[in-house]
Amino acid sequence: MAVDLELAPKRKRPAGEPCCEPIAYPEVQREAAVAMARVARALADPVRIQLVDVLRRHAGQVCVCELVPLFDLSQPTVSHHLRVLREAGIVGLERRGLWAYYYVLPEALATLAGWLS
Amino acid sequence: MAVDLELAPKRKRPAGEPCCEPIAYPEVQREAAVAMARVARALADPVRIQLVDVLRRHAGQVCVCELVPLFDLSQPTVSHHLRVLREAGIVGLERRGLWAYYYVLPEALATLAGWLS
DNA sequence: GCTCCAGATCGACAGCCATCTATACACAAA
DNA sequence: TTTGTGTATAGATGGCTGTCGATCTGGAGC
Repeated sequence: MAVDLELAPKRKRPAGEPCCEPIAYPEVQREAAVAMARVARALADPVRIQLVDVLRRHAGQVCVCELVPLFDLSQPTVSHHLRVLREAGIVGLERRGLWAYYYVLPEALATLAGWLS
Repeated sequence: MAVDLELAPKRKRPAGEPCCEPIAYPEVQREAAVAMARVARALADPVRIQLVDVLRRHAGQVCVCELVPLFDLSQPTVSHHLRVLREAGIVGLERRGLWAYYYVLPEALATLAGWLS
C-alpha cells in the first residue's frame, strides 16, 4: 500500500453530457478505511476465521496446545496466524507458566461489523 | 492456502496434567470459513473499503468515471479493485452504452457481518 | 546447575497482490 | 468508416504472505 489515499482527484468527469450525478466523497476517510482494511486482512484466511471462531465459542481462554491439533498445520504456522490476529487487535494473549492462553478482543470485530451493517 | 483444512488432529494434548479443558472443534466448517475469508480478503484494502462505502452511500448505481477521480490511482488500478469486489460477490455491474455502473450486493457483506456479531 | 517442554522467532521459498504503462475492446458520433 | 471515449485486460515488477524446518526462549522440576 504505497499509495497516498488522500482523496485527491486527478481526472475530471467526462465532458459533454454527464453519465450520472456527481457523487460525494467517501465518508469513511483514510484512517478509518486503513483500520478496517487491517482487520479485514487479518480475517482474510480460513485458518484465522476458524481460530477466531473457536476462541469466541470458548468465551474464556484457550491454550495454544489445544488450538494446534485442530489444524493440519505445523505449530509455527498456527503461531504465525495467532500473531497476525494479535497484531490486528483481534485477540489477546496471557501467559501462565508454560502455557499461553488466547482470547478474543471483541472491539475490533465490532467496529468492522458495525460498518458492514 | 495449499492446506487441507479438514480438521485433522495431528498432535495430541500434552501428557501429564492438562493445561485446560478440551475444546470443541470450530463450528464454522471449512467451506464457510473459506467463503468468509474470501469476502474479508476482498475488503482487505483501504481503497476497496472506500469504494464499497461510496457505492453504499449512493444506493443506486455509480459510474466508474465518478469513482476514478476519488482516488490518487490510475484508472486500470481502480478497475482492478472493482473486479476484485465483483469476483467476491460484493458488487455488481451493469453496462449502459459507454458507461459501467456499479452497485453493492448486500448479501455477501451481510453474511460476514452476521458471523462477526 | 541441567533437562524438558510449550511456544515464539528465524530464514528460506513459492505463490499471490497492488500498482503501473501499454494496449485492446466496445460503443458513439461524425 | 474513421475517429474518439469509457472501461477492461495484458504484462511487468516489487513487495507481501503462508508455509515449513530449525532454532531460540523462558519457565518447571529435578
